[in-house]
Amino acid sequence: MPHHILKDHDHNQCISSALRSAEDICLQRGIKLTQIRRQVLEIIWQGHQPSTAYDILDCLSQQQNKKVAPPTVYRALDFLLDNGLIHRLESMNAYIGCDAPTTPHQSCFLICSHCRSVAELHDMPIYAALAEEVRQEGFKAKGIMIEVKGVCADCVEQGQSA
Amino acid sequence: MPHHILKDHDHNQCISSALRSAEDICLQRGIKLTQIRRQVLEIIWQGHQPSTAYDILDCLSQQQNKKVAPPTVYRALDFLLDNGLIHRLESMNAYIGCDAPTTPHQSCFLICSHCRSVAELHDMPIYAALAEEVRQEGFKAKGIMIEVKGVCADCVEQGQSA
DNA sequence: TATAGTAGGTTACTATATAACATTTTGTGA
DNA sequence: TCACAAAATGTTATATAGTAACCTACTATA
Ligand SMILES: [Zn+2]
Ligand SMILES: [Zn+2]
Ligand SMILES: [Zn+2]
Ligand SMILES: [Zn+2]
Repeated sequence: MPHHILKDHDHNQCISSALRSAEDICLQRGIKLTQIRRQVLEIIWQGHQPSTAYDILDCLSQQQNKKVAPPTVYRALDFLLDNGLIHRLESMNAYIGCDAPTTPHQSCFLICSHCRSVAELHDMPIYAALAEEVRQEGFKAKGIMIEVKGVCADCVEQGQSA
Repeated sequence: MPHHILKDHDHNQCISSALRSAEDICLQRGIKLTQIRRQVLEIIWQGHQPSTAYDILDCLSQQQNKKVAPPTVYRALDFLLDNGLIHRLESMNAYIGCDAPTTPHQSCFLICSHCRSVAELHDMPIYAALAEEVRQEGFKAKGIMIEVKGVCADCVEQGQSA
C-alpha cells in the first residue's frame, strides 16, 4: 500500500467513527449489529481500499479460527448494504465502507488503479442533472451508479500514471 | 420478452447494420472479424437486452454443434470490447452491442428491470460536467461508468413499476 | 414457557472469469 | 513455395463470485 493512503489522517479514527455510527444507526432503527456484522464492517474499514467478499471471508475465518462459509459473509454484506453502512463497487465486485451512513446520499466513486484507494463523492451537482436527463427520456430511475477509474491526486503527484 | 421491445423498429436492420459497421471498422483498422467474433457479435445483437458470457457460450455451442469453452467466448468479447463494438454492463456482468461503434463516445446505460432492455445514451452534457468535477478533485480519470437501473418508458406506460 | 421471528451454520451448487500451454491458421519474406 | 513468426483458437484446469435449501440456535414477547 502506498504510504500516502494513511498519511495526513488518523485511520483508527475512521474505523472507530464508522463503528460508532453503525451502532447509533442500529440502535435508532431497532436492528442489531451482531458480532459477525460488526466484524465484517470492521474488516471492510481496515483501509480505504475496497474488499472483496472472499477477502472478507478469509479474514473472518482467521479471526474466528475456523472456516467460515460464504453465506455468512454475504448475509452480513446484505445487511450492511441494506442499511447504507457500506457500498458495493459494481465494477470490481467489491465493498467499501460508507463515510456518511447517517445521511442519505448519492455517491460517485473515484477508484485509483495505482493505489487502489477509493474516494466517495457525495451528491455532486451532476447527479441532479443526470436524474433530470434520464427522467426526460421517460425512464423511471431507481438507482444510479457512477464509478470513475483513474489515478488519484496523490498518485499523480508521485508521477504515477497507471 | 415484452412486445414493445420489438415494436416500432425493424430489428433485423439493427443486426445487419451492426455487422456492417463491424466489418467496416475491422477493414479500416487492419484487424480481423473472424467467424467466431462475428458470431459472438451477432448473438449479442439478437436483442436490445444484454447477454452474459455464458448465454453466449451456450448459444455458440449450439450453433457450432459442439462444446465451446469459456476462453473462446471471452477472447471474442475482449476483441469486441477493445474495438468498441460492444459494451460491458458492470452491474450485471453482461454485454450489449454498441449502437455507434464508429464514433468515439461516452455512454450512460438505462437498464430496465422489467423488460431488461438497455438503452445507451451518448455524450450527455453531464459527462463533461462530471469529468470537470472529477478533475477538480485532482483525479485523472481514465474511464467513467454510468449505469442507471429503473423502469423504461414503455414499461412505465404499461403500468409496470418493478 | 410456548412460540414466532431473526440470525447463523452447513452443504452443495451455480455463475463468472482466467491461467497456462498446445495446436492451427494466416501472413510475410527468403 | 517454403520457412518462419504472429495471431487466433483449442484444451484443461482452476480461480473467483454468489446463491439455494435446509437446519439449528438464539431472542423477544405474549
Ligand atoms: Zn482512514
Ligand atoms: Zn456513502
Ligand atoms: Zn433493434
Ligand atoms: Zn456505445
